Amino acid sequence: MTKFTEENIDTWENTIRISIPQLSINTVIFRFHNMKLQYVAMKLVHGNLWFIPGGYVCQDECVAEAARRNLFEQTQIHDLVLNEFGTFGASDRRMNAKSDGIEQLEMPEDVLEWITNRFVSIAYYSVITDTNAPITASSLYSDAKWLNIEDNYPLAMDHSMIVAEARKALAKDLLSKPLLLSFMPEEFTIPELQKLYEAILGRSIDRGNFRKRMLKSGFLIKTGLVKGNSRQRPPELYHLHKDNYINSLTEDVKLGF
Amino acid sequence: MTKFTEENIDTWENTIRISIPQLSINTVIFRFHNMKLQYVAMKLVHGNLWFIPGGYVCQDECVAEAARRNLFEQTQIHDLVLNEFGTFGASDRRMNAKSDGIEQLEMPEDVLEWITNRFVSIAYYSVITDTNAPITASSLYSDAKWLNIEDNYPLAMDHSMIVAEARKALAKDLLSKPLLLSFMPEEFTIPELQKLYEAILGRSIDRGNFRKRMLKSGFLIKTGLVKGNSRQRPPELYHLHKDNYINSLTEDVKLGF
DNA sequence: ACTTAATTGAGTATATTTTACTCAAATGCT
DNA sequence: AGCATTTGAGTAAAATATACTCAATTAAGT
Repeated sequence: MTKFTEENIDTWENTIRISIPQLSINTVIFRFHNMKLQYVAMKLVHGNLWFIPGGYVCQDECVAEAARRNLFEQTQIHDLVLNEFGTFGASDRRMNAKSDGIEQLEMPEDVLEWITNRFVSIAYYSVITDTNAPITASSLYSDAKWLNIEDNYPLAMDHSMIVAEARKALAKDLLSKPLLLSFMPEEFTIPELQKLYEAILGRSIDRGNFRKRMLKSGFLIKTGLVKGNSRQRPPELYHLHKDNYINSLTEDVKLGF
Repeated sequence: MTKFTEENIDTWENTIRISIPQLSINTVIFRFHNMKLQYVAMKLVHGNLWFIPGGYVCQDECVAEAARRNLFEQTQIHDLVLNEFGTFGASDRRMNAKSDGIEQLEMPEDVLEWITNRFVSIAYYSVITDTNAPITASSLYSDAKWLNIEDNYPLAMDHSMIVAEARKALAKDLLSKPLLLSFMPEEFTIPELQKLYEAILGRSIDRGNFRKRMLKSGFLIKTGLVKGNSRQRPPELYHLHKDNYINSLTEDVKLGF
């Protein structure tokens, strides 16, 4: 959506009427693609900075619902992992009408004032399986893109911090939340799985020990097939045993006694 | 503060003028007292339910600052651990004028309407050392009390859930945040320390292994004194070696490879 | 058909940590 | 002095983590 039609204006007038003011949602949408951890970002039509998806909370809607609705609008997917990981509430946390390129959208004064106010944002992360399914940009924005998390794109506002915190939350949740169900495709290899862990943790892992640990945990089932793609020994394909995987997750941190 | 004087009204009129609407802070204030984990709660003058401390965020104030200000008003202590652990945003999350006993406070209509609106609350927990320092109740409320977390007091709104989540957050943060600096007095014994861990984790710990682990971590320094209070072998007193303790904390979760 | 480069699958040996115990030491009370 | 109770110290076995080695498998090159 790049131009403000009358319909858009009506939609926005309606949004600011039914939403809680000064409170927003932001969601870091992750996927694992080509051995890289990626997240969704988009640009304002006239802007240079990247924004992660966001939205507002309706008066009659709980915050988690709002996050889910927002996520559905962008992915068309219903059943997604959605985890809250923090609040971003700096006193000067607002969109900049000039530098962010909002001014040039020529929106009505009341809408402009509403959306450029100071906002406290509740941050979620979400994980989707690597597919070709298109990601829809939020209104205001041009097309959404997948950015590699290791590349440092210029993000707007505090969105760099939000993405960094989301990655930390991913790492913390790796043993307690069923992230693999969303991250991995139906069939995958252990080396691919290791690359995901390494991308999330930001460090390398011993190959043999990783394999041993994963196989011992009991949620990897051999398909009997191999992934023949290169001139090396082809890795074996596995799929997740969902129940065993869920059961292997643990709420409590290891304390050592 | 139990009656609405003119000064109170002015204060409240001012609060709703300068604060972000529909956004609140709640803080679970913990201490370890008589071998029990306790938290601060207070009652409305005409109410039967307990409330944990809360407050609002000024327009020109970041959320963390607001939590800190709010906490200072109640404890008169500046340098406190303050950790955000979640957002509570149910769509029907509001004070009930009748059952919570707000109506009987006879506050101005606009103030009543403001504070009984739907609020999204950002939750923090905080830890203070066990002392005799008085806790001041927020305005609206009568005196603040320390409640044992294991006793199930009737809490207002979703405050039971907030307290439960705070305790989970405590457990998660036990190895990564310097909670002992706030929880423990200058001198303490290892059995006392174990009781704190058990209260936070909600399970018992093997005595010998706990002692071994704590001593090996290197942040417990013998004072040479013992705590002679009963007809058993008196436990030795220790104090925290702050640097060693801070260094022993770790950001990353144990993954096993 | 054999060699080579690259990577996977499997395994081993050692060090470290966790877990489940035992037992002597210290205290106040009888 | 004997008793009940809890602390301090330690040990042995089990489980886990860490650092490796080496054969197996594939496609490309010769």
